[in-house]
Amino acid sequence: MGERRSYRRESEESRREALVLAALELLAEGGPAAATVRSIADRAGVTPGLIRHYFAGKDDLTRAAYRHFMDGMTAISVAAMTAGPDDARARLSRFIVSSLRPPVMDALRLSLWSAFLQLIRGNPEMRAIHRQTYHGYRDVLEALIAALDRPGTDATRCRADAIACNGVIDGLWMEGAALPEDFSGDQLEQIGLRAVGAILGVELPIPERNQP
Amino acid sequence: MGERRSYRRESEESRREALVLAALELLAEGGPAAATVRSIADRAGVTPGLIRHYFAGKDDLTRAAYRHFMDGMTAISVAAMTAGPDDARARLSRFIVSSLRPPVMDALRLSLWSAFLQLIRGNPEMRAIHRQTYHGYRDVLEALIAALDRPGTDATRCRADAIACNGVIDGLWMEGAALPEDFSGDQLEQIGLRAVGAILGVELPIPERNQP
DNA sequence: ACCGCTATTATACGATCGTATAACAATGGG
DNA sequence: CCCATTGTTATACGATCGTATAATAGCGGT
Repeated sequence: MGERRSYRRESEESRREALVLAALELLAEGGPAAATVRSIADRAGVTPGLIRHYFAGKDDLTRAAYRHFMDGMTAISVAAMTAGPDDARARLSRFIVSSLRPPVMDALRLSLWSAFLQLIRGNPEMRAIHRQTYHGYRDVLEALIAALDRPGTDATRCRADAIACNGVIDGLWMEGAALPEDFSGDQLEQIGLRAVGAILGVELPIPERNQP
Repeated sequence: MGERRSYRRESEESRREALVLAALELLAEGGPAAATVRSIADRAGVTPGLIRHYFAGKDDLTRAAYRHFMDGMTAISVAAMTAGPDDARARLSRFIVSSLRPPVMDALRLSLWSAFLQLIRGNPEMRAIHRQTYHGYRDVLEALIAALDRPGTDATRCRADAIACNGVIDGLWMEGAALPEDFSGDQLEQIGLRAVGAILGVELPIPERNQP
């Protein structure tokens, strides 16, 4: 009696992306409790069964969503670093600043990030993804630091400096995203630039805003 | 046929505390998914029905648990700063280092903290508590920085430095808690001390370990 | 134009969730 | 010593979760 709903066949790629994006939206909005297979499928415009056609299970979809999210974060900063004059200090400045302003420094992103953070405990695969993306981001930072060509600094020192600078950026990102109204305009960007500059012993230029 | 299990009547206070502690443990260990009414009651040594005898519902218990957790965190920070010789740099060092080693830098704590962080979205009361505790922590740090008596630094500069140092500490704490096996021994402590020292332009002494 | 393939839907199943309610028993007062 | 109180257990209920399986329909090949 009930009419079977019509549908269009689509590529595996687009379906997987739609499901991943739906999962990310729901996770950000309402946390893990809101991201059920039914709600995810509903938002993606499909029925729940399709999830298991493209993913081994809900955990598999969650992992894919986490990887997509983290890769997107670093991709934004890498893109910001790449676009612009090829000066070592300027590139580092752009990389830092892009992490301390929207769309990276965003309340929804923080909520999403914290939701995933809870999943890495006791889940070795999620933990591996976290480690990969963390090291990926830090390696970019370390390469930028090494490119500064500071006298008397070896590889070990560069690694330690990258860890410290990564800490500053992460911490400021977290605080700015959690309490946006507590910091004015580009305050956190400036603080971040000066802090990283102090740690590295260099003067970091303030990048021009390409989106005023 | 089934024997009814024996029990002892206990005070409301001890029961509530036992339930709150059980909820915190499970929440930290396995996230919200693991903190079910049944598992909480089981760990607290009671049966699930008793939860609704002392709390209006699971949400009520969860709120009580978070409140307890935040109170404990601030208590640890205050204690860590107070104990020790009354030297400005030494006090700052102890404050930093205590945040970058167990029991503060701990995977369970990070998991709990991220779970809490997620609740501040769209919840003004939780948001207010978060702001309160964040500013409380930062104000302590700012006071320690101001006590350094650095030449040529005004209040505005101290505020900015406190924000930056808070960022370093938070970021390193987060990374060390999330990936404990990626950092050896006191590596993060040393990095944290040098980073904060560089930002503030002072040399920070390495505190003696009181628990070898 | 038809047919096979499979993407997609529909339905069902067992587990577990939070909650409600009734039965029981430990404890203190008389 | 017994009774009333109520802390505590036991059981049940409806909802919803993730998953499994069968039925259907869109689409490309011929």
